[in-house]
Amino acid sequence: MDPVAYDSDLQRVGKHTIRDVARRANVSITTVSRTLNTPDLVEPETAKRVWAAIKDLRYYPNTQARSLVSGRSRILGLIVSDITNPFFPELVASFEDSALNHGFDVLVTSSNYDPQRMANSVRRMIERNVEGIAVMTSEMDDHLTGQLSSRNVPLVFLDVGSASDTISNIVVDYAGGIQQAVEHLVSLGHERIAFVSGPAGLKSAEERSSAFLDAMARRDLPRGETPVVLRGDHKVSGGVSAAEELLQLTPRPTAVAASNDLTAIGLLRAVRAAGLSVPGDLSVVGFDDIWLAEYTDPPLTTVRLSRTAIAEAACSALMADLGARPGNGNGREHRLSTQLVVRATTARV
Amino acid sequence: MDPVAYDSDLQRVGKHTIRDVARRANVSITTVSRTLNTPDLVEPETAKRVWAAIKDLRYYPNTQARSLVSGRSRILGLIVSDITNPFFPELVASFEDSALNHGFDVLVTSSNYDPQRMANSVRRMIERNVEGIAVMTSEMDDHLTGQLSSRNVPLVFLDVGSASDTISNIVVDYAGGIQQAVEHLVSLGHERIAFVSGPAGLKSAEERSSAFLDAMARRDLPRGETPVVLRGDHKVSGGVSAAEELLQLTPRPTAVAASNDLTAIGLLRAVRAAGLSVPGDLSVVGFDDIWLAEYTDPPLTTVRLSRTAIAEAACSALMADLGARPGNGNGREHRLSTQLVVRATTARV
DNA sequence: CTGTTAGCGCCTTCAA
DNA sequence: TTGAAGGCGCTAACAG
Repeated sequence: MDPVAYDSDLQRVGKHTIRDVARRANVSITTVSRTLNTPDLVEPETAKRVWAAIKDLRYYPNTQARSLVSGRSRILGLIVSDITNPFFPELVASFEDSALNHGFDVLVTSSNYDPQRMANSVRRMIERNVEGIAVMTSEMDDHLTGQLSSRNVPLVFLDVGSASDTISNIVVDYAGGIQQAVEHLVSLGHERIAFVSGPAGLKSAEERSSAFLDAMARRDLPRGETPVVLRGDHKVSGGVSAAEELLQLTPRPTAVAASNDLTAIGLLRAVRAAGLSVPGDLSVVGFDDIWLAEYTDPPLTTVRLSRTAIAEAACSALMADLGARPGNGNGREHRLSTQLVVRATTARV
Repeated sequence: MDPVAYDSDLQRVGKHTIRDVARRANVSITTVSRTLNTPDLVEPETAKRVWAAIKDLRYYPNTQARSLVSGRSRILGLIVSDITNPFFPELVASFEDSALNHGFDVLVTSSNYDPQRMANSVRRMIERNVEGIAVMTSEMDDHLTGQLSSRNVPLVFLDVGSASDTISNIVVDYAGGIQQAVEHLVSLGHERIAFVSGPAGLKSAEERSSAFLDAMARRDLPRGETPVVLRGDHKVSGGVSAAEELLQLTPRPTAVAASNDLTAIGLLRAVRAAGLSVPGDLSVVGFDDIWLAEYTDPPLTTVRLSRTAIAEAACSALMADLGARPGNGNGREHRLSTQLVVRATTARV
């Protein structure tokens, strides 16, 4: 045993165990444990002595030991694609807040769009015995999902996957959001509306694309025209290239909706670079309402998808599925709607 | 013992222990442990059997138990002010990468500029037995620091604190960075240069402020003039208000340096709102080079402070101080320099 | 109300 | 090269 641990100079002393506290308070370790976990079961006077010892020794319970015996790690996993993507920091922050409120710590990892890295994250989370994982990215493959659910680790996905026993799913109403955007433009008199999509293969992006086509189909288009959809990549650069294509079109669209805000920002930039003005020559609508949208020039009209709401929904889904046994019909879908935020990149034709 | 754990349908089976593996491979648990930790000490043939069992059972070692016995959690703590502040996500990502390379997981928390919350973070980290903490915020008070270092938890700070046994410090050369900014402006012919500072009490911000005054003092100012310093808050809004003040000044400065990029962005916005142009009427330099700087309009000239470098320095400092015992003269200062990044918000007078 | 005892899953002497 | 046994710090029966 490390002699330092029993140094009499308490200021300098490092880690103490429940046993040290017990000794100092003249009680058994059980009593110490109980004053910590089930205070009602212990005589107030005794408890007081215990607390004094705890304070004197600067005792902190060892979570590892606690977890080992209780089988509960009180850790939640959170996997995002890339934390430097402005969509995620707020999500991470809110998720941590929610988890904290439930007494959980959070292990955050970025998949960086790399399945290998993703698998590695999952392995580490299993080894750490996380009690649930929020998968806010689409790199998750079925193999991993199966692995996790066979271990009864509750999972919650964003947009992908389908709810089952211990798998919940957060379903964003992209169709509704895109429709809000399109209707807003239509209400301003726009008819030739283009769309800049996200990367191919990203389910949520493809949903937005087809939602756009649907929304447009419900409008009376100018005779013989079909709506233009350009491919973006959900990054600024994709918006820039899309704008360059867009401005070549004749007749040129009078408005464009983007699959996310970064794309819209690229659009703004390229349009201005071409010597045109937003919304004078072209109206632009984004999607997500990232923090930055408020500070573009002009401030971006967009469709808000609340990261706070996503995070909270994810956390409660996990909490709900926590003690779930297979077959109990846990796992649920949580639907999230969007709100149009009108700022200054849209105007009458 | 949970019967499910011994279900013969391995696909559905959840958690297994080292004991299950041992049984299945017909060896003792010691041998299993050894094939995992010290493979050289085990007969290749035996090891093969063990690995097969591990795979069959989808066995994952339990980190809690491992930590408990080894006394090493393989977790690093990272405390940032506010992860939604664009300065931090990159830092977090890089820190996680570095930690991962050293076999550590990371517990990230945001202090949200709240000392109470900070203390709570620290407590959780102690309870989880983190092996080191990177404190990338200034909410840390001496009491917490003392607590941690008396437990021999290596600490690394950004800008604050002074190196000691198990405390390292990352020292950014703000003076050099600000000087780069000022010299750049001077080289473009600017003489009336203003500065928008950060929040009062933030050491790194105050350093930048005084560095600005120093740099200006070294220049020949127009007769009888002293450089203007306005107070900002390191947020966009602070830049906006500062710009409003700034534009009232007579004679009006021809250039302004900001204490960080968000401030500069606020400046850009307000100047444009006032009908003036950047850099035509006013040159602007930022500080940090956040991701966004490249996408402002016009793209922001700024001083780059690499978050990757900070994160890597922080992680290696922690690694270096890991096994440190008091008095061994560990803990070091790591100096970081900055680079001027010239974009389009600065021009000749 | 309090204490004794038996593990949680794993690593690590010590023996064989 | 392998195994048996003890213990990491803590909680949870079970007795008193």
